[in-house]
Amino acid sequence: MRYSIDHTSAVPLHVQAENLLRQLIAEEQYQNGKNIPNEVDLAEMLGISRTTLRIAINKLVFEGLLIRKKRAGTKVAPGAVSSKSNNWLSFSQEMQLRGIPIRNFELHVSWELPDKNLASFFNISLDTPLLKMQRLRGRPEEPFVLFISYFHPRVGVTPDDDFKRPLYELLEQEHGTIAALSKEEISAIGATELIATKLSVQEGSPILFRKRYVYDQAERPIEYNIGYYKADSFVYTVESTR
Amino acid sequence: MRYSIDHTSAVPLHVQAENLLRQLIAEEQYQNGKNIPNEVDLAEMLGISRTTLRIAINKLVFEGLLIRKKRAGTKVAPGAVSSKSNNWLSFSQEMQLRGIPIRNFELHVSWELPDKNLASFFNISLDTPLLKMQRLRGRPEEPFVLFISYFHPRVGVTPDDDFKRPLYELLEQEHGTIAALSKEEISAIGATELIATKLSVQEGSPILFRKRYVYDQAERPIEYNIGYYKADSFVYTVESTR
DNA sequence: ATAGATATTATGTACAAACATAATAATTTT
DNA sequence: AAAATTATTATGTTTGTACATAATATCTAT
Repeated sequence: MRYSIDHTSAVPLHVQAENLLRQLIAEEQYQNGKNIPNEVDLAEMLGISRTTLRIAINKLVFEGLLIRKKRAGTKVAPGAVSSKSNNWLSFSQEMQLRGIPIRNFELHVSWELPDKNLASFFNISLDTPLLKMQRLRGRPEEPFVLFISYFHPRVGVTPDDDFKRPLYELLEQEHGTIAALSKEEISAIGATELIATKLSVQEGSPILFRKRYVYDQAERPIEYNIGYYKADSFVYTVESTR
Repeated sequence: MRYSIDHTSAVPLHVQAENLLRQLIAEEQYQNGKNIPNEVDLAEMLGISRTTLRIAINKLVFEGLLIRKKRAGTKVAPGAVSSKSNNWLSFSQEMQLRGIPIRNFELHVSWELPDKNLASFFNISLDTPLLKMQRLRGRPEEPFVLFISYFHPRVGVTPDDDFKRPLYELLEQEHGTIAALSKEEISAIGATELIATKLSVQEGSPILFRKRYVYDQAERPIEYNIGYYKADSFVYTVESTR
């Protein structure tokens, strides 16, 4: 067995088991509908009791990552993209494009003073400058999305950062800030003049509008991000289990 | 004790305990930060083992309704409005209205033959009639949403069902079908003529469009539901943790 | 009085052991 | 060959038991 449990560790056995199961879930063989080992065997393999193992499995079932069926066994839920590290973006329900090759262009980074809403969200004064990043995504002849991001000064991003890298990777690796919680609001609006120009559409035409509030593990605000998506170009997908 | 457990019932003890706890949670005294009885006492009061009780408590802790703290005891999470029937909807990220009183009107229920997409989703033949339910939500002078639902024949809903009841409660209590998984797609579109008429807006004006695919625990399709939301009336919120 | 030691309390972790039950597989009977 | 019966398998339920641990309360010695 590649996976094993450390009985001398301070980490509870059921937590260790949970982590191992998350690794299992990420394995290709189990993504394809194959049952994970049965409880009795797995408990024995890991050297823990079935009761303890079940605590771990229960949690993942609650999370919707595993599906149990009497006699049939336990398997990974279809669409459970687990993988603890990648979780965030797929879980954060990133917009999905219809197979069109996209890239970023027209990247603008600058310092800007917050308005009242921003200052309130970031809990800073109105004279504290924030880093603002604005970019268009799509193809130059056919832009799809306009993104605008603001970062809390605490994060420490500057115009010198390489914003061509995946954003949450940049925050994590260069600034040690881990995005742990996000709240999003999605609505439809008519394109304003500015947006119409940027996205090359008619004023008033339908736009999918998304706000995203991002927090770190301590629930401190780290980013405010808004996106304007050209209608019909993007679909937002959400999957939820009871 | 007002609450008690039926040891002869086919309903598992931990499920009964879970339900009792949900009632407890709804009680005013516990909404105000008072600890619920401790595990050992409560288990004895209910006549079940502490282990079994913990299965129930665990689930509610996972749902965020209860908060446990060593030595301090277990109390109801602030803002936990429990109520089992509401659970699913809040979990499924139902659209949120801006504090406007709404009701359903113009309810239409009929049998209809599926198109290719519907037949494929439900995995039925093109000549199997499906129950179609269509309704407007909002105020008669100001409709906000147009919903259209199709149900798999297996579910057993008929035009005689009381569609004024919460839908997932109806499915669960009257037809024993539990909605366990939903996939949603959200996009922005311009209002078609039909939608423009129904929602009293101009043709082409921005509409938030949502498709929802609902499955039972065995991942069998049970409902296909689409919604057209008038722009600016609705915001779709999503919260996700890493 | 106050710092420090000690007891208490309620949750946290973990095990072993049974029996129940649903879904399937294997076998027997018609 | 089809239908009915039986066995098997893996999860589902439940109990009893024991010790660990964190937070608080109580007592004790300075």
